[in-house]
Amino acid sequence: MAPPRLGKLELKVMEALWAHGASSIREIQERFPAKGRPAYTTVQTTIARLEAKKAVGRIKKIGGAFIYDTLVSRENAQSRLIDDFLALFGGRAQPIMAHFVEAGKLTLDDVQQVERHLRELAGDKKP
Amino acid sequence: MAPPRLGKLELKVMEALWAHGASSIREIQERFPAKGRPAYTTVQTTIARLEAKKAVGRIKKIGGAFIYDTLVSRENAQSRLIDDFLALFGGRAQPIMAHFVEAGKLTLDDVQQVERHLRELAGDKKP
DNA sequence: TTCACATTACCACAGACGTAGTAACAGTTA
DNA sequence: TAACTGTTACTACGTCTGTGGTAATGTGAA
Repeated sequence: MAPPRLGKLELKVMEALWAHGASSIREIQERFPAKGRPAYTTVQTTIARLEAKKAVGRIKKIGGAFIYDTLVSRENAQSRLIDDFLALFGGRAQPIMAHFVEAGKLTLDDVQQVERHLRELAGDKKP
Repeated sequence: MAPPRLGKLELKVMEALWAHGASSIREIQERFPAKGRPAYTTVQTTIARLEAKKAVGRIKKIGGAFIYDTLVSRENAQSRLIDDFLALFGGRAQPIMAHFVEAGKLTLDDVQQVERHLRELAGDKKP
């Protein structure tokens, strides 16, 4: 099953769960930086939507509160995000890389690391 | 002025203009692959919204029809797109690169090209 | 000049998301 | 047990975007 598409806030909520593990809504909400923190009920609604998308699930109940955890891995969720994005560029990653360089988002180190990564994968065929 | 945020269809319309130059709505519409081609009025609405965003403008009128052209460059529009996207990853490009490699979207050539690009930029300081 | 047709102008609607309020309910405590 | 507090459940609303219909209008042809 393809990982669901996630909105910006939805992603932040997922991030909170990936980073800290199963949590209650209150815990998730309080993890947002005080400035600009969404209302409790906003997080609640977001969780409900993530539930509908099978992105999170209720793990257990503590006191009156449900504890939620992610049902999709960060990797899978990000894949979906990246693939959707890539599609906007006709599936070509090169121009995106170029932009990153231009914008100073990639260092030479970063690129060399990617290159090593690439050689490893290629090398897997005949080691 | 920051380039406007563009939706998927909006981007495709822009693409049609970047690729073929100033065009009428009819021309833009007919450039979509027959299969899945949006209705004429859909393109019309999209153009109207792009106009509101100052992404395109009316260049002239031929017969009864307006001719539109882009007001932002492909580079600028794509920058906006990429920056927004990057923000979802906390501004770090490296994990995105890694995904591209993993998904086979980047060849060794691509990466080496980027690396050259990067060296050029760095070299500009003391050639 | 008149009429048909393309084009514009305007409107409507649905789905996704961010945002949040209110009501109902359950758990703890005095 | 009765009140208080936190949590859930439900509802609402605005914006953005994709989608397309209908009415009005302007242009060129007959």
